[in-house]
Amino acid sequence: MAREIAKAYEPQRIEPRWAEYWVKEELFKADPGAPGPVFSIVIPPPNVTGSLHIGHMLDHTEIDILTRWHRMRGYNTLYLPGMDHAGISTQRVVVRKLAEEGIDYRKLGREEFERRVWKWKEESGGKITEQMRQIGESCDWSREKFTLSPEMSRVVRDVFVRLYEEKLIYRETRLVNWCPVCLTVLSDLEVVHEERQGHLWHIKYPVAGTDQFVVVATTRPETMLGDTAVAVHPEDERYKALIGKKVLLPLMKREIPIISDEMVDREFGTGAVKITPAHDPNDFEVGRRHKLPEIDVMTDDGHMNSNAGVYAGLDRFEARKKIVEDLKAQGLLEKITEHATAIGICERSRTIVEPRISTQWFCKMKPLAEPAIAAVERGEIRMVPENRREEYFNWMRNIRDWTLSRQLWWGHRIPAWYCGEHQHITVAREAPAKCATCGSTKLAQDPDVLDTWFSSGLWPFSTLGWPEETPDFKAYYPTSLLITGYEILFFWVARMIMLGLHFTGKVPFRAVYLHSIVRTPNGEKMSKSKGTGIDPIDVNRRFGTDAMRFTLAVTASVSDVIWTEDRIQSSRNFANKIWNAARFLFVNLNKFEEGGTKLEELAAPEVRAKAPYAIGGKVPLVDAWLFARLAETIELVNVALSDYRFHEAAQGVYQFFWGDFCDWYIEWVKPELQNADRERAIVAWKNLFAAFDAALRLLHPFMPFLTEELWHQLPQKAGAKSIALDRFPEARANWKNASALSQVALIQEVVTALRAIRAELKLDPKKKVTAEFSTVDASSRDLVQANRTAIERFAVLSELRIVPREQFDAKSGAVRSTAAFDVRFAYSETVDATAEKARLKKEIEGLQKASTSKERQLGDETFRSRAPEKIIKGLEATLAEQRIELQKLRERLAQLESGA
RNA sequence: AGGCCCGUAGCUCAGUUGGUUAGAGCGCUACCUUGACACGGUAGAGGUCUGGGGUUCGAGUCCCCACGGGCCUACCA
Repeated sequence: MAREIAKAYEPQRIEPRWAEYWVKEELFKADPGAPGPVFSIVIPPPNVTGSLHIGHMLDHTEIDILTRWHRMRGYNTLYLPGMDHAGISTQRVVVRKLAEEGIDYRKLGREEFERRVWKWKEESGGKITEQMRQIGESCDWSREKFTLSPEMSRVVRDVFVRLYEEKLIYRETRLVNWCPVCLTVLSDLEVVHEERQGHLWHIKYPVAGTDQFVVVATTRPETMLGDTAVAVHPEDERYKALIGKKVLLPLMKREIPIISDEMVDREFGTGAVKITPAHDPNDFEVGRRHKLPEIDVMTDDGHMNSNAGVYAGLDRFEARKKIVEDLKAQGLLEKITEHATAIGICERSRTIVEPRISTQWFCKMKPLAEPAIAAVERGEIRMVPENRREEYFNWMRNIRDWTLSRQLWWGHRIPAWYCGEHQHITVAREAPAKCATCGSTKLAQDPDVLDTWFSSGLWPFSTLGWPEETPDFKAYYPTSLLITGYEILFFWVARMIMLGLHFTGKVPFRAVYLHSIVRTPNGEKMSKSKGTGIDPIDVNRRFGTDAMRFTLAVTASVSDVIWTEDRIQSSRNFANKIWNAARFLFVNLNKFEEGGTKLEELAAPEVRAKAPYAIGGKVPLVDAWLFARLAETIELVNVALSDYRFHEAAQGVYQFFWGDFCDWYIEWVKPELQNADRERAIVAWKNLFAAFDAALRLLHPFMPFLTEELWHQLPQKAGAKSIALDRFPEARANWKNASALSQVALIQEVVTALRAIRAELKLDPKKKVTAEFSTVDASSRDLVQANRTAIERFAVLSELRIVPREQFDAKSGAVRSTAAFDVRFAYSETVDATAEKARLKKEIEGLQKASTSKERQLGDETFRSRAPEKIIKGLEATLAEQRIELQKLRERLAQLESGA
């Protein structure tokens, strides 16, 4: 069979085929009854409105690497995909879309609107899951979930009712964060604080019945229309006499009291503060303490309302301007100062959040937080990187109640009904027929929906069938791991821990790996609106999904990642390198097969399983070495991945495949593959294929497409469907071989030394010359002797003469020395003496410095008495080597300087 | 205001309990279109680890201070 392999790696030609195959064959369908240890992971559900961005790509790459790695190591593996209904975003998207069609969603009515959103969801939602299939994530698509599906909704209602019955959910009127654009209340987390340069307006409030003023300072003059008091500190001598008197609220001509409250900071501003209970959290508290009226002066969309007198109808910022002008005109504006303040912004609409009095549903968090803190403290959940624990603890210990309700139509409707007679509240899993308190049948359901994060908070168990003890729940809960970005530690991770512990009594996952953010080359956050984001699908198309995955793996780290295209080029090059290594194997195999050998004979699974093969009872050195390196790399990858050090694992595979397998191994065995002695050639082929196959499996979690494609070119067991279901290579005991490692290292040093001389001599790369090798170590000599032909080929020599030390002429020609050996080219044209002298001097200087510091250390009695034996021995050995090398280099330099 | 992180080669980053001349990728220099691969090969140049102080036989690694950059939490009008 002649195999056709394209000259260059073309991901576009192989990826779609396998992506489709993996989904169609349902290769990654989990079986809760399957044997083996369990590895389960649920996806951080992406927004149904979204499309895949680089953050998902990183997240999903890490998840998929670990999933594939576990699966290949025989774990009963589940990677559960799904989507989030994303209340605010989705509603915004559909509202905008309707507006474009000239439809006001409010006129449609709730039911029709919801119908439209579902329709939109079916048609255009879930682009991400399509993209996930495209990039070959090894999910179990049969278990895909959606946070707003009927089955998820049932769990949400159940949980809500339980928490209500436990008095952990309650309804209350208080000051909340209101977004005048989204027209809904927001939780504290949805308000982002941004430092902005603003002003402090100093306003004079006339004291009633006098010609005095009290000056108050405010950052938001428009709220003064709702002032119901002025507060001063009770101990403040400046204002003591005024306490209990009244001021005339400018512009409103309303008398309000001067009160005293400990909360006033005498140092700030003027020491007198206007109190607007309906528009400021602090003032709200003061207002409640002093039973002050709460006057709301704004509408829900950020305009001034009828309580705002002549300003009614103005937008809040226009009102501010107008008010300042009017105050100035009346001579009541004392001064304006610059003032930096952290302002609350709605993270969705980017508008300034308005504190507003409102009746909402809340969840009491303290009782939920305590066990969640303890679980992390006790290490029941491992948090990586560990320093995020502090952030978690800090937030959890100061946690505040969670505003659950949202004034939206898209989401889980709050399962609470109010009776028309007395406004009694009935909270139930299903719509009740009558009021639970008075039996009235005039019931109306709460129009609001729940915060999207409330349903996401149940995700690890709701998706597995809880509250039923389903086989999935029993097998896969607690999940093994959660991988997500640190930016949703509070939004999501903390809440899952709290709700998971509360409802299942178990942690929702045993570990959390919080990855970094991918930033632009300038170090900024990528932003769709600024156009600084990159589209991973587009990059995948250009470089290959495998290259993208590899790049993300190799750059993944605790700190944020800067995206540059250099990296992905290098990953693409790596893929191409592997592709071409495969090409070498198969193209050459075609020639070999002409002699009658079948691929089956060289590379059948059972043949590969027994590698490395020996010749005359001995495994050839280079094969022993390669398998030893393979074993080392496998161990490195296993250790690194179990600690989420993706970059280390990826780098290890890269180094092995490119540096060891391609650069040395393939080059070394090339002649053997063509060896006239067919038995020898067959052994070489068998070892080569076995190593290649193992290396493919090692690489598979990182580059699934490329490895799947090439794996299928090798003979596989009957019925074998995918490399993804094959075994991850194991570092077998008989592969480990320390002496092969050190022997090949020595040969590599010899070759490198010879090549370096060639380069200095600027020899024609094809010109074969004679070289000499000398050593005082008998085993090194034998080793070089035994591998002479390989060295000759690597260094393009006509002959490598092995000469006894005493016959080695270091006085002429070009010489390179290490402590262990010397090599020399008996070449008439000498090296550029000036350059060589400079090189020697530099080398001597470095060695000199290193050896002197060792001598000093070793001469120090304190060091000798305190340092571990191992360190001392190591230092002594290195020093001895350095002294020999130093001596050789000095001799050489002396010759050059004295000589010609 | 409190807390956290970072500052290592021209660029982007590794560097696991402190221990032997500090690593990678990209870029750079020289040579090479050699039958797997120019998305390549070979050989090289290039950091003393932001600065200062301390602990230690020994510090890129631990502690303190300063400078520079980033992030999170927080109701200072």
